[in-house]
Amino acid sequence: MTEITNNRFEHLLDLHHLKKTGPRLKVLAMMSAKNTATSQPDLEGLMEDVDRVTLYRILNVFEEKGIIHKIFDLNGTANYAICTSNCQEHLHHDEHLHFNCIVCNKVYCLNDLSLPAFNLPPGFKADGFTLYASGTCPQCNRK
Amino acid sequence: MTEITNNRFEHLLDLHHLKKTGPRLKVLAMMSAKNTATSQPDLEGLMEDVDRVTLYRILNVFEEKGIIHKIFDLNGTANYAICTSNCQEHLHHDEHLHFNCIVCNKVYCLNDLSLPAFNLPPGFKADGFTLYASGTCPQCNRK
DNA sequence: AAATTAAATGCATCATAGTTGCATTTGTGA
DNA sequence: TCACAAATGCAACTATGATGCATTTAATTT
Repeated sequence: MTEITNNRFEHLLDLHHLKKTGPRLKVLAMMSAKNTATSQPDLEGLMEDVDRVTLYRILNVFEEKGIIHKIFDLNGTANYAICTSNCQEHLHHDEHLHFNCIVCNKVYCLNDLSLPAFNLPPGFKADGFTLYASGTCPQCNRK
Repeated sequence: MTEITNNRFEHLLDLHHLKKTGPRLKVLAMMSAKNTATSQPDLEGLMEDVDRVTLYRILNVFEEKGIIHKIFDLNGTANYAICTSNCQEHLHHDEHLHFNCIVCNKVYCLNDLSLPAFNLPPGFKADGFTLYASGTCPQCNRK
């Protein structure tokens, strides 16, 4: 099983002409193990053996290549999640809902919810949308 | 005219039981002079005579009191805009569209556009929404 | 299988954003 | 105008993020 997912990540790196290195595979493993986006501080804590700068650089190339996307939470902290589909280099399509829990601060990517249509004022040309919601998540509501 | 707007700001501070000080009135003047949100770095540059820490504290109380609201741009930089209406202490209603130009990086608050309705997955309880769009603004399109 | 090379990592260093504690100043109400 | 709370300024600190350069490592070639 670990082998299958590992192969999946290696394939992903191949696809984008990136070397299959330990730190990169580890980032992908960490992020895919969670059902929410991972904050930069969390990632940094999870990857103690990897240099801080290396982590930043990995996150940057992954974002450029369209492997992950970046979401800022209510505190302005960077969070990262693996793109589900149709993201290309320098062109992200994360037009779904990002839900930020005000209790546990987790960021959920609700990919199933596509955005409703709406019009922009004249003169504005948009090429990307994201809807943010804040409130309490299922886990925190239960208590 | 300057006197009228100055009175308006003083009234605003009175309303929220905040002392009418120079730095606070200056922040309000700076922000209201623009039709876009103002970034923290810009504000810092505009208020050279005011201490950096004081600026942070002013922005924080203003946000708590519902006088301004904070928007993060595509780079995760904090931007601030004066709330148009119905914002109360600790309860912001900035449920409008924030447009971030990818050329000039300006953040526009398009207050006239209210959000279309949509449903959340079961378990999620939302109390705030914001729609972000990125693209090119009227000014940058003209060129 | 060993050598080569470009890419990736690690380290030192720097810049900016934001916070906290404390002394000093200033606005406001008595 | 006096007194006091509130606000500002200053020093110091933490965290995030970027850059330059030396070293290591993955992939390619022989």
